[in-house]
Amino acid sequence: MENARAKLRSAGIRPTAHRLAVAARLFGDRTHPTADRIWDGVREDFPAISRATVYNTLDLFVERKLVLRRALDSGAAVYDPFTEPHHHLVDEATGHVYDIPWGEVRLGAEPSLKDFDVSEFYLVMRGRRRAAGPKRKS
Amino acid sequence: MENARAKLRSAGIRPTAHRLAVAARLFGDRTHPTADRIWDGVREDFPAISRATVYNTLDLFVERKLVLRRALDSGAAVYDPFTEPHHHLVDEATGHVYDIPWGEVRLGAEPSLKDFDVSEFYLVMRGRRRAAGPKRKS
DNA sequence: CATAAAATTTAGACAATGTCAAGAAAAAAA
DNA sequence: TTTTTTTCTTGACATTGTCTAAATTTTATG
Repeated sequence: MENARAKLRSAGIRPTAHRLAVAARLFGDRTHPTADRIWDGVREDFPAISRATVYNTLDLFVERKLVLRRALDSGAAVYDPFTEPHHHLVDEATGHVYDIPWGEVRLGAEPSLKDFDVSEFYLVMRGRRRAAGPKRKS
Repeated sequence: MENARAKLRSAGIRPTAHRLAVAARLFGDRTHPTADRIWDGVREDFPAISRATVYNTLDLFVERKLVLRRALDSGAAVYDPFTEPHHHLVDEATGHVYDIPWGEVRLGAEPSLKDFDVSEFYLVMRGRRRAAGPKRKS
């Protein structure tokens, strides 16, 4: 993915080979991988890359908002290259995490609290796939 | 606390001394403690209680819906004895977790998804304590 | 270019969190 | 009581994440 290089640069990140390898693995991966899973993937191309480098790189990507990091009860945090605001649903049967587009849930209004300025919010849902009906692309 | 015993029994949990000790620590603690923090607390009364027992007991309490378990990006899962549906807000400055009563956020409707039966949902918000009084129209 | 400075990467130790299995102890049932 | 079931413990292990100091690479400077 050659525009990974452009993405990194426009985020002010120097596109080193390792960072590009992490980006290539993560951008476009909508399976909500954990950090160690990403590490496993990157090592197929860069067998010598260290765990710390992958963790550092992911932290950097999150800080620069190239990916989202979410903790969804599954033990390890997961990374999501889909950075538009969206919700998540955890399948109670399989543990699979689904992205739920923002528009698919009708929220009456943005949360407005008396004592806090809310900078970000999202729904975490738990549920089960409906028996019948059309299949959702995973 | 003597009604902890009743709570356990009505949940079908035999009220052993260890379980009562965990319950005494956790019920009424609205600070969102982690499992290890609860373990630390319980050991003040039962210095010999093992870590596994506390983890097992917490899992049991969660399964029987006596407490909620939430992962809020902070590394460790936290436990919340307030089991009515409610949201959470993480203070970006301090990491402190606040309970946000359900009624304090107006949601237009329950999330209704085409492909899933949603059994549970809640908001995770991130924000900062407001400096002065309320500024926004509700 | 040569050298210095800065940024990146590494290894590996360490910490924190969570899980598991096998046996001991306690409680309940027979 | 004896037997059976449940609970609890120990301690090892796995997973997840952080950190530091040194090595390497890249960039900046003379």
